Amino acid sequence: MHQPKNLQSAGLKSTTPRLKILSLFENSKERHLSAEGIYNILHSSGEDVSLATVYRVLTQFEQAGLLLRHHFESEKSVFELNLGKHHDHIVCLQCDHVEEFYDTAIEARQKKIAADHGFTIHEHSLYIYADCTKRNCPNKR
Amino acid sequence: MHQPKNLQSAGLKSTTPRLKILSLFENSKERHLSAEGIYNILHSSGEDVSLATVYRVLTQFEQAGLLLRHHFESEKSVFELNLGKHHDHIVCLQCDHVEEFYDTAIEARQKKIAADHGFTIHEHSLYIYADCTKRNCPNKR
DNA sequence: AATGCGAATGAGAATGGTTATCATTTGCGC
DNA sequence: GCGCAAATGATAACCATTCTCATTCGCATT
Ligand SMILES: [Mn+2]
Ligand SMILES: [Mn+2]
Ligand SMILES: [Zn+2]
Ligand SMILES: [Zn+2]
Repeated sequence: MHQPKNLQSAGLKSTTPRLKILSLFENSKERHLSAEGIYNILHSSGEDVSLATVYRVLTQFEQAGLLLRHHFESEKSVFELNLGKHHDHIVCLQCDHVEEFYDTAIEARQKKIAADHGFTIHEHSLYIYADCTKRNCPNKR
Repeated sequence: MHQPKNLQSAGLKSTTPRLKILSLFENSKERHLSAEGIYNILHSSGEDVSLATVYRVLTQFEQAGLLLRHHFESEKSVFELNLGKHHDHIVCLQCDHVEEFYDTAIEARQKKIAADHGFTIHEHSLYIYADCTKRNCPNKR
């Protein structure tokens, strides 16, 4: 089961703001971006898209299955391209570094726990908050 | 390692709003409560505490280790008494029913994953979103 | 029990992320 | 190129939460 690669196949007409935002996700080295982050990146490269449109497009892309939305500990939503491979996240509390992981044991335990409680899982969110080891991370001080 | 049972031992002078809110958590059948929920419960029993104070007290209690704060899928924070036993949550997407669980396998895998990535875990949040089986849950139709 | 003072509270303004409104512009089938 | 529904931009509104500041309260000391 694959995601549509273009806007039309997602039922969205291809407009300038949508194309800019989609290509930003496809080309940025940061996989995980907030609305404000996208807005700032676009403006600093001279591409003016209104903040309202950034929010609208992100929501549309999420509904179309192009993007996934995350709620990390910060109060702003963070988005990433939906490549169809589920994974969870380790988020550095000092810098904004995010690492992805997938653990079959955890996934299996979750299924079993929900079943044992008589629940039908829709989705889950697992965020590990930690200190990372990046050279330039402020937790290195 | 135990939590303080009273306000003084948490370094908080015992005021009327604080005592009301603490006893609400100790006596309510709902373990997981939002600021607005607390405000409403207090007001419907004639106990008037301003919403600003509810928010202030919740934050103070959290900092004192008396309460834990959660960010479920809804945009408002949810609090529960900190009884010192870590657990994760299954949240029904239809009603607000919450079940708690603790799984040693998941906890162990998380530690290992963080270590493998060179991170030092501070905390984690694992929320399973699902449909529950309560008789009166709207997902029953 | 009255006093005094710093901490706590209440009322409402302010904030920050996000959504809604509405006039104007744009994509795109004809 | 036309026409119109859909998309956008500017800005107001929203909503949970925090802040401001004048008033009140807890509590230690007379
Ligand atoms: Mn990711
Ligand atoms: Mn709980
Ligand atoms: Zn870091
Ligand atoms: Zn339910």
